[in-house]
Amino acid sequence: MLASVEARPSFKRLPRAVREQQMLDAAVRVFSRRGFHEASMDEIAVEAGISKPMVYAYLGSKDDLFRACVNREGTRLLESIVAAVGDDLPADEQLWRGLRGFFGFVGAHREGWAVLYRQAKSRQPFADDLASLRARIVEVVAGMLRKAVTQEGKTDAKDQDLTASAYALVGAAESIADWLADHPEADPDHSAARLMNFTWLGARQLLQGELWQPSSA
Amino acid sequence: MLASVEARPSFKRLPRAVREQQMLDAAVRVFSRRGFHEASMDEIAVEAGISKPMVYAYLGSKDDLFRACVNREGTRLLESIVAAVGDDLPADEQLWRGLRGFFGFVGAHREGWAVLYRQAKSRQPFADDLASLRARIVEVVAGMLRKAVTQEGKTDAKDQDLTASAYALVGAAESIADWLADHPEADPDHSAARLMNFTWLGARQLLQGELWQPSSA
Amino acid sequence: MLASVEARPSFKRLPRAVREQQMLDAAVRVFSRRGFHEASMDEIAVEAGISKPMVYAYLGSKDDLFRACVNREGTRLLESIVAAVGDDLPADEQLWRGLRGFFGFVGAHREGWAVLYRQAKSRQPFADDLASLRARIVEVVAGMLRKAVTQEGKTDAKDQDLTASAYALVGAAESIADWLADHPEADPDHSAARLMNFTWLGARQLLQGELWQPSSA
Amino acid sequence: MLASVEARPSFKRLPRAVREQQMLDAAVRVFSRRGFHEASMDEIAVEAGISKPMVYAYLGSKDDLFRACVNREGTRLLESIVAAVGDDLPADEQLWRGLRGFFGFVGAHREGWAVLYRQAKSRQPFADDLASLRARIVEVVAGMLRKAVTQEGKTDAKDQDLTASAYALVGAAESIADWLADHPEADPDHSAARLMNFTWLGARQLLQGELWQPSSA
DNA sequence: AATGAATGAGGCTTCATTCAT
DNA sequence: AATGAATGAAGCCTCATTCAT
Repeated sequence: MLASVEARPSFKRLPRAVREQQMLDAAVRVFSRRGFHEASMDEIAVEAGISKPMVYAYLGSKDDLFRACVNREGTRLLESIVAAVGDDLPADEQLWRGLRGFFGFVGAHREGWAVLYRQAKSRQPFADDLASLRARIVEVVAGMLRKAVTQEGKTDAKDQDLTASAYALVGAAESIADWLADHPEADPDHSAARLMNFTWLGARQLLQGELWQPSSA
Repeated sequence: MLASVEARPSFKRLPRAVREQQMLDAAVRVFSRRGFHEASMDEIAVEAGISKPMVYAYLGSKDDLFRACVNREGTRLLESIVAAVGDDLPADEQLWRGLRGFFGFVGAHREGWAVLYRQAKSRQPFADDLASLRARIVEVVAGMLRKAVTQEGKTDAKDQDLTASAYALVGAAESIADWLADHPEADPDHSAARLMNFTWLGARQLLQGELWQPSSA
Repeated sequence: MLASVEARPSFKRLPRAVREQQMLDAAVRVFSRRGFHEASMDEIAVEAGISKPMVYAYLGSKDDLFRACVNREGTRLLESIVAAVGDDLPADEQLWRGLRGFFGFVGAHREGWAVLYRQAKSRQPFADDLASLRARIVEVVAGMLRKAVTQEGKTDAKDQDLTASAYALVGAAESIADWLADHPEADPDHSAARLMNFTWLGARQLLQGELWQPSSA
Repeated sequence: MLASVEARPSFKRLPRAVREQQMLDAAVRVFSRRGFHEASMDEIAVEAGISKPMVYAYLGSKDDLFRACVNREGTRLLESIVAAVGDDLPADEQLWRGLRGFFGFVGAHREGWAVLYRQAKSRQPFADDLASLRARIVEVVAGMLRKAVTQEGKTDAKDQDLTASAYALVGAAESIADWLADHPEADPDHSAARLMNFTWLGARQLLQGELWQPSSA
């Protein structure tokens, strides 16, 4: 039966789509393990159980391949978050679920995502792909914050402030995710809870108009 | 007079100490511009206006050179923060000054520090140097938080919680610094103020025992 | 026919085994001509009519390559001697044939072996390979001497003396081979005869118990 | 007193002749330790306790320096042998003393000579210096053999045979010296005695017209 | 007399990428 | 559809040698 054929790691004559996924799986592993530059096309081909020319035939150059990895993983992450957030829940609940979704995904793809993410940030051609992913996530978060503000009755919050807050939150989350990726024993939910607390309370105060003021200059 | 001879921008036969700084300056620029692996020793030598063998003679291998960059910049950053914090001020004032010092430094060394920092995080041999720098910063921050707690009259805050909070704060700051390094038009002080607000209020609530609780499992 | 296509000296897309031998041939020539350190991988690649990366792909580093040369030539030499010696002949006849085999081989591979041999002696990692080859040759020679002693009726020759004599003989042969390799006009058989005479008579006397004694301290 | 000044390792303002000897001492050590190519002028300068430009000023290029080493050591060796041989002694006694002189010198300069000798043999420009040294030694040995023949009453020995025998003897001696240089625990006199026995008896037979003849073609 | 500063040249090695089968 | 064979280009590093003081 086909099912069993797909289940065992058959390396011959697979349809293109399947082969491509195998290659991407292998590429993600190798890029994560070594970093972009240290990863060699040779190693990726071996890891995929396929010859190098096939990799070039299917996925193109090393840059193309890496971008494909970033995009596939990025899409999965975004979907993971969106699915977790849900539609009709209170803002804090949504934020909480979103954070859990995010950290859960990173926790489950430690070796995959976080390292891959780190790579992409520093290499120019990929930074753009990443930036657009990030922008979409920020948008989602900003939406939640706007909803929260509305719930609290505040209506004059400036959009720019909301976006800035969302940006800070996402940045903090990424920073913690980075750390999470390096600490296999850490619990993603715990990270989510900590950030939730740390952020939510602060954000609420902030959105309620309370501000810390420097006493000097 | 000799003085004038020394004064004109002579590029030949400089004493070792001077050349080393020139090289480090050049290396920081190139590493920032290209990233560790994409940076070539050739380009660094050209940027420093000197031949490659001199770089090897004075600073050693590419790894050695990079580590020297990380250490020099890291030391400067730390000193920058410590100097800003001051000794006998209220905790919030100290935190505020520390953040301003931090973001001010990053803002002034945009191309230098943040990118260099990004590089070091991912390359194993340097990650250690970076981790120790970070640990020292976290310690400074935790000290401020402890002081804050004492001022607020709370005495039962667990040290572990303080460290965790400090860690999160530093992570958030780094994340924002990353963003700052990529946005030349952004104002460091503004970043400092935002994080100060965002964090201080939240931290205060947190330290006062208030916790956000998920309404569902 | 395909056969004719394969027969013409095509220099492209040869199977690995063939290319490896071509490379080894070239490497032996270049190492012989220049010595280990003065030989460049570039020159070897050119001599082999192939690009450098292929050399690395098939034979590894310069050290690996050199060791492969030493081993291939060493094996050939040993086989050459063993084949010449034969099994059931009087000891002197065997020694004679062995020497002819040895010098014949060296004479036929002048540029190859002897210089290569000189190189290997001085470079640490290869000296071991060489020492083991030499040990096997010494063993063969010692076996012949033992047989000779038995034929002469002497039964009390100490094994250690036999080995020492074999060592000296091999050393002398190597020394003459060295000279032979530098003198293209010299006749290998003549060298064999000279050493045979020089040694055999001396060895016989020695093994019969006759000793030269210094008349003074 | 000058004596004491010269005795302690003073590194300043020494007369040129002394400096040159210091440099040669250092160079011999380093060349022996590393081999010609692996020896760096830097290491030699450091070993000599002097700056590199001084080495170039006094002894010229690396090749010049190496040749100076070979010549100094070669001259010393030759003088050592000639002095040992003496003038009016029986031929066998002279040979014995010559061998003792040779192996004694090598034994006392293990690290110096033998390795240096090995180096010189393989590097073209120096091989000539070495060949001329060798020719002089061979001549000395041939002289002894001629004397021996005369003493034995044989007058028809061909000069070419004498030279050939002398060559073989010298070659064997060098071979053993090589081995000696690598075995610090070996006794030079023992080597001399072994070669003396092995050779003298054989040579005597040979010179008396006795020849080993192959029984087959 | 002596040296710290400086460099041109060259060697080993690796890799992304393509060709011919 | 698939791959073994092949290479141009580039990078790190070292060293003999010289210059300017």
